Amino acid sequence: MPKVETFSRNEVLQKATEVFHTKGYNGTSMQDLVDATTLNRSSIYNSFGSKLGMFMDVLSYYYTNYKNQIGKKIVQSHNASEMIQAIFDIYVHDILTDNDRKGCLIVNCKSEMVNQEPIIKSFMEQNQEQTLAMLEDIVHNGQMEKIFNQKQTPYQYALYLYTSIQGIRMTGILNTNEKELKNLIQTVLNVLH
Amino acid sequence: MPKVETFSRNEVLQKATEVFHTKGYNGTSMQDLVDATTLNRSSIYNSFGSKLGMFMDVLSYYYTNYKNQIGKKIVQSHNASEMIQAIFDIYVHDILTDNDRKGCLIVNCKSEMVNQEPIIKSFMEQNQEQTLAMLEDIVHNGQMEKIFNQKQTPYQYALYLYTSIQGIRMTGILNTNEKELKNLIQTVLNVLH
DNA sequence: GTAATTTTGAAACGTTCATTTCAATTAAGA
DNA sequence: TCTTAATTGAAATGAACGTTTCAAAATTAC
Repeated sequence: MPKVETFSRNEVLQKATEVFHTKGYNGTSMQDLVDATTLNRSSIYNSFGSKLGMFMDVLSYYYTNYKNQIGKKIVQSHNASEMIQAIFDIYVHDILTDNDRKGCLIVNCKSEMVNQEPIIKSFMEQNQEQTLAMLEDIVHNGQMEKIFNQKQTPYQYALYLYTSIQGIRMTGILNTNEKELKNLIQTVLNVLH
Repeated sequence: MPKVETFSRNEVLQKATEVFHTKGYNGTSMQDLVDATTLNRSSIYNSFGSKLGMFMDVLSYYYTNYKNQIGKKIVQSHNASEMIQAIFDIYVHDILTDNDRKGCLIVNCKSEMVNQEPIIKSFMEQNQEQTLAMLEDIVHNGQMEKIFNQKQTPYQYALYLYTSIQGIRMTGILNTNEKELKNLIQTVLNVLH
C-alpha cells in the first residue's frame, strides 16, 4: 500500500488562507503558497489541483469557520435580537483584531473575482443565498415574537442586514474605532425595533 | 520646440479605467492597457510613469466623475432629504447599468490594495474623509431643518450612510433587482427620519 | 524484506510580467 | 529649413508566473 498524505490539511489551509487573505487571489503567487505552507510545489498540485482549486478550498475553509462561529453564538442566544447582535459582534471582533487591514476574504474575493471566474460567482451566489436564508429566518422569528417590527418582509430585512454586514466589512478596513463601529451597528439594528 | 502629446488624455484614461475596473489592478497587465488604449508601451510609461502611476490617475479620474455627478444632483436638490436620495440614486443607476458585475472601482480597489500599497491607503483615507465630510454636512443641514431626527450626531449618521453605500455597492454585484434595491435604500434612509 | 504506490524535491516548461532601451519619426519654434 | 525635443515602434530585458515532469525517497501491506 502507498505512502499516505503526511501533512495536516487544515494546517495547510490555514497557512494558505493567511496568504490569500493578505494578498488577494491575483496578488498571491504559487511561490508564496509554497513558502507559507512549507509544502512542496508538487504536493500542492497533487492535493489541490491548481491555484484556483486551492483557493476554492481556502474559501470554503474560511466560510465554514464563520458558519461554525455563528452557529455557536445562535444556540447561546435567547431571542432573535440577541442572535443578530451576536452575529454583528463577530464581525466587529474580527475588524478590531485585523491589524493589517485585510478586510473580509469573502467580500474581497467577491469584488475581485465574481466577474472573472464563474466558479467564484457560483460560490458567492450560494454564500449570499445561505446568509440571506439564515438572516431571514431570524428576522421572521423576531417578528413573530414581536421583538422586531413588521414594516418590511423578513427577506427585505435580511437583504438590509446582509448589505450592512458587507458595508461594515468595507468600512472596517480603514476605520477601526470600536466606539464608532458599535454605535454604527446599533444604528443599523435599531431599524428592526 | 518639441512635438506635443497627440492623444487625448481623457480618452486614454477612460479606456484604462474600463480595463482596471473589469480586471482589477493585479489582474490587469501592461499588455491589456496597451491593447485597450492603442497607445504604445513607451508612451504609457512616458505619460504615466508606471502601471501604478496610471492606476492612480485612473482612480482620480473615476472619483472625479462621481464627485461631478453628485455635485450636479446636490445643486438641483431642494433639501437634505432629496440630496441623500439623489446620491443613492446615482449608485443604484450604476448598479443597474453595470451589466458585467464589476462593482465599484473604488470599493474594489480598497479591498484589493489598501493593505498592500501605502499610496492607495492614503487615497482611500482621503476618499473616506471627503465622503464623510460631504454626508455629515448634508445630515447636519437636514437636522437643522428638522427633516432628519437627532438621535445620532451628523458624523455618526454620515458613517452609517457611507457604510451603507459600500454595502449596497457590494450587494449590487450579484443582486440587480431594481425593486429590492430601491426598497433597500428606503430602509436605509428611513433611519434618518 | 519486498512490492506497491504516493509524496517529495528540484529542475525545467513555455508564457507572461513590468519595465527599459534606442533608433526612427514627428512636429513645433527659430 | 533647420534645430530641438518629445513621441513612437519594436525589440529586448531579466524576473516571475502557473504548471509539468520525473527520478528519488518514503511508507504501508504483505
